[in-house]
Amino acid sequence: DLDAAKQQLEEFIPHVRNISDNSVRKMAGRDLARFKEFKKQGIAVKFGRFSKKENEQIRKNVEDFLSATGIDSAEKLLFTYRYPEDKGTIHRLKAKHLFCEKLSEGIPRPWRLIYYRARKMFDPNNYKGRYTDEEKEKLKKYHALHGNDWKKISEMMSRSNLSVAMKYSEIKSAVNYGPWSKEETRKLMNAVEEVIRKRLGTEEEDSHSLSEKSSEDLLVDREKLSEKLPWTEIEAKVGTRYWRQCKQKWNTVLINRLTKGQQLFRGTKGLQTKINLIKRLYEMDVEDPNDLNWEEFNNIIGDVPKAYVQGKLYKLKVSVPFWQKKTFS
DNA sequence: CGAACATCCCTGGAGTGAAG
DNA sequence: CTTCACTCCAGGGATGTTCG
Repeated sequence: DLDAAKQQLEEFIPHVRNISDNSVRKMAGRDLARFKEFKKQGIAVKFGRFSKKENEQIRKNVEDFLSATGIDSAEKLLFTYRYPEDKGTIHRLKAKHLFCEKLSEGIPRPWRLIYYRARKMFDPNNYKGRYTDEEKEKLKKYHALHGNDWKKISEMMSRSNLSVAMKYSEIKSAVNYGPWSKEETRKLMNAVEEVIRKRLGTEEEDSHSLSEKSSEDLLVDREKLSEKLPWTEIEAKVGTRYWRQCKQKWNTVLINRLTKGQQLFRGTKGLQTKINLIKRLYEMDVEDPNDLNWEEFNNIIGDVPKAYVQGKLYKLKVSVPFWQKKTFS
């Protein structure tokens, strides 16, 4: 019946064949019935970032559950282990009032993702802004003491465990900051070329020495230049920078190459570009910024990387007064 | 004021372990 | 074995800051 489950799920989760048997079993038990119910109502299973509407729905579901059970805070509900004295009671209430079902009500996504999202939203240790230098030192010290026990460290730092784990991976080894040297940039470009070659399965690396690699014998689709690159591998090859720095630098290199001399965002041409962006946005008629389909912005500015369009659109967005208080539509 | 750089948050995949 | 609760990782995207 694992195969039967896969077959039924495939309709809702097209990539289900790539998911491990364990996860499929879980989804079959927990989500299949929900997905079918949504389908009856003509609602498709959703992926990608949660929209404002969905976040509101989660808030409502949590509030409803709290008032139904009398549990007095979302933190107690979602981080039960922080309240050892109430643990037994809360677990019983969760089971009795069908926590899983209620939490995911009205949201056409796999249960696990809704649960995970809710925990982030209601974790008082989350969304705490930038780390101070003292915090970074503390984090290093705690990691030296407790290793990868992120749960423990997160309690000690009053930051979410995801946040501390991520921050640590960023600061664990000393990296350079500030402008990239010519040498670093060259290393980065070599690294990217290497991984793309490897991916394409070209055996040329054996026959060509590094120095005689020329760019004209490698033609790849534009998307392959910036998407799904193995950044941790590239980080290792560059050696002096963190992978996110590498990703960003690569994007600026790519943008400069692809827009060379076009002055896309200056002068009257710049104004026209902005107008085009706004027009396209208007035509797309999306309710939520998280529902934007970046592919549809292709060729609005010119033949530029996705990251360029994303950056420009962001700048436009924040140039609207009080943009944070306004709805997208 | 835009480009470059820094650093935050999010997604979706996989995995674990306890309890029944 | 199933269900519930929790965790980690790799990569993508958003937002803040600095500088020429």
